[in-house]
Amino acid sequence: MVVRFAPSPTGPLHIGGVRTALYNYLLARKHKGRFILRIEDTDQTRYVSGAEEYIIEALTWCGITFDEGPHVGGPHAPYRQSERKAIYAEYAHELVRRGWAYYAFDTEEELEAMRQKVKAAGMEAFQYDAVTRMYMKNSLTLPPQEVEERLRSQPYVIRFLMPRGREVRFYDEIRGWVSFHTRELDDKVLLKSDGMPTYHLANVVDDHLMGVTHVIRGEEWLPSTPLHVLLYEAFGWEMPKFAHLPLLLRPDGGGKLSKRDGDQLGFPVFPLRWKDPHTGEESSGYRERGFLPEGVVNYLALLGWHPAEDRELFTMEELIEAFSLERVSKAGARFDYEKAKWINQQHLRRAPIERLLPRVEQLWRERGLPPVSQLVLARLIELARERASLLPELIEAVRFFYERPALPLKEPLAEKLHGGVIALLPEIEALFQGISSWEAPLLEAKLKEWVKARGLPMGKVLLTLRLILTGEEAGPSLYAIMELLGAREVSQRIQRFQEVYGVPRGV
RNA sequence: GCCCCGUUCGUCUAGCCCGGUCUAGGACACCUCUCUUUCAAGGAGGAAACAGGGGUUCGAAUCCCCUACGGGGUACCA
Repeated sequence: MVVRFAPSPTGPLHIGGVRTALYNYLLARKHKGRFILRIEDTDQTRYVSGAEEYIIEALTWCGITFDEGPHVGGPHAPYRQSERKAIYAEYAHELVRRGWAYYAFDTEEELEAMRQKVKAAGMEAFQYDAVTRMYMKNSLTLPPQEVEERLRSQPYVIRFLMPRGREVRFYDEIRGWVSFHTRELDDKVLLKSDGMPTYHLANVVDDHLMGVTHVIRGEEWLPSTPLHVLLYEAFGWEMPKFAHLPLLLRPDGGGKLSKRDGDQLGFPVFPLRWKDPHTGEESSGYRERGFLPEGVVNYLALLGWHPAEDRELFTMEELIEAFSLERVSKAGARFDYEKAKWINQQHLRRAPIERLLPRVEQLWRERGLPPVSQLVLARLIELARERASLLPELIEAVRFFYERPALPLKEPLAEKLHGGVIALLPEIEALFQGISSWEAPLLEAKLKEWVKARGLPMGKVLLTLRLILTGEEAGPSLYAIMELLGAREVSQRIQRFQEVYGVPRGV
């Protein structure tokens, strides 16, 4: 099995593209096949610098790797279509020789004028097809000498000669048999006047030359598949299998997810942050939001595919094992950011600390927080991961560690302080000072014993202490917090509180 | 407009190919309870769907047709 992912470098890859790449990758790995990256940069007007690098970086981050591609080389190089220009021109001319294509000389303006004319006449949209081509300027209508003359002196395109009266049927691995009548199809341009091929030609030629056996792409290509089928026939090449993936839809149901949606939807549509080189506009990415690549991959896999068993949590290895085209659904899937976060949370809780450490360390540095040892950071992560879905939440959850409470406490919080506990603060301090070792279980035992002896309400005591030590009313276990803070810091925070609240020191 | 694809809880989906086992299963989100010093997490439970209409059949979410709705395509863009 040979599959390929063939993005166009017109900007950052969006999340739907990542899913298409993922499905191709999973299949290639499952069947021990080859996976090719091909850059379809045939539209020079839409080329965006940095896009190719972005695509590779994004997929690498996701753990999607290629066997062949512009970045790794391979037996079918080059892998950028702009560098294969001559190949396509040759095949296009061959099609003309074999009677499957023809030269057309109509200018942009002439075509536009024709469209207007047809529209004005109240007819349906103009199509360059079996009937209209006879009224246009092309090698079918012009005398041979004039064609020769024009070929030498002016720009031209090569158009596919769509056969008349044929039903084109093909089997889609996801949808079953699909058929189109050639009557509905037009004479698509195969080779543009700048000598570059259009998608249709380049795609078919390259898939053939690169030995691609399965074309797995988005559903937006379904309507042009009959043209591709006919191209394989015209060249006399064996056809690959086709599978058209359901589209990723916007959560509000307003069409397919597109690059232009940027952050408008309230969540990123790109895997990595992207800064547009022309407009300077920035779009956020899943990586920067604090997603784990395994979380993104896992969620994306589930959008349009369902395993045989009712399971939702997968590693890449498990996806490779479980994935199959037969279980890909036909209908478009709406993107659900909440669920994406939940999946990420599950991976966050399962990830080995060593995987989390570097990224949390980086965030820690970026925020300019005081340096901590890896050991301490690991413990903080352990404490925080139970209540976080995204990486930055890990740091929010241990704010107590790097930030002393703002005193005096703000009103809704201050009300929750228990006067009785405050009065006894010196006793609590003394209790902690006499402790043999500063560890959570011992702290817990000591405090509980004291609270019991004093006959105080446990909940009130702990909440008050939590407010004094962290300035927050919710968070990780208070004993763990105290242990991490250390005896000195705990004592200092208690004393500072007493100073601010005017409680006399000493008993 | 025309062509193509699709349509099960709010969302992702199982079931559909090979009709009865479906009083339609799971998950996210939501609600209740529980655990707990708190927030989470966990546990238990709840509410929530076969787009509509015709067929076929003893029997249809499952097969056929129509309609509606959604999506895609209709470029010298991919």
